Amino acid sequence: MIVATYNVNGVNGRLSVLLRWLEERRPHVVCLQELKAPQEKFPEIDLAKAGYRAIWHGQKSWNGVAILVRGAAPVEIRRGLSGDPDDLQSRYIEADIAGLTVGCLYVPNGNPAPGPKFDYKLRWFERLTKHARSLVKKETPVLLCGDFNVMPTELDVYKPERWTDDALFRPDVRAAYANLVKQGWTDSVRHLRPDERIYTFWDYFRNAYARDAGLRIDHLLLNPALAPALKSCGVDRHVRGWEKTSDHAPVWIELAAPRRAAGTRKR
DNA sequence: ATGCCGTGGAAACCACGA
Repeated sequence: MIVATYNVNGVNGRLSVLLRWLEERRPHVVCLQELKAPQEKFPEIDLAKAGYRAIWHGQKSWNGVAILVRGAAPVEIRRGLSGDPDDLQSRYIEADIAGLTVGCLYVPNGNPAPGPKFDYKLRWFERLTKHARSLVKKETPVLLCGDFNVMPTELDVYKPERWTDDALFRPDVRAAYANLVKQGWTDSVRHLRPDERIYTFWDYFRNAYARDAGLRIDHLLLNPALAPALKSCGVDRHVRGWEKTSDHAPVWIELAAPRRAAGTRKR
């Protein structure tokens, strides 16, 4: 099955692009970020017509995350991360999809750094890392994916020297990402393509897409129970070239059908 | 080097994104 993550940058403004891509790629599971829509304005009907059922955590104007499943309903496990009752931003939602746990996240941007926004990013990352610790050790498959707003290494930036002081690439934020991954997660795309320059985001201006001045900031992490199922991956970068498109491209992985121990039954 | 583009919401500009 195909599982994808896609920062849509406005789920209503990009609806035609999203529907076109869903029809083309036909992913089974899709994690969306930056809905930029309040809870009641999520395009539930249009997505249902396209064959997808969804859970989502909306927010007026900004943020917002959703999980779509083709032909089945995701079962919500949680929304939001514990550790800060004052945090009202919609950046995390988690679902059970027939035994697969999927966490969909949108890490704060953090710029300008240093500053309160960067502090919020690092604190949010700490809360994510704490929650991820309980997910990674599950004996059932877990996928943690979304817009991490971190380029993990120099291979993930078109011009690393330009980004050293940026909230997406500072040493402390890269360390936060590395610290999360070393819990035992597999960075799917980097695992399959260890030496390749791969980007998932290109700025709208400075002709960034045409120049291939991109960043790899959208990641799909697998826990040890799921990692052996990883078969292939890709970035649908052509979608970034469509009219009225997001500044991110969809990223997907192909997973082998879940294996079940003899004698066990689904549900 | 830089929000130069783009979105949503409110207000006829602003906050925000990476």
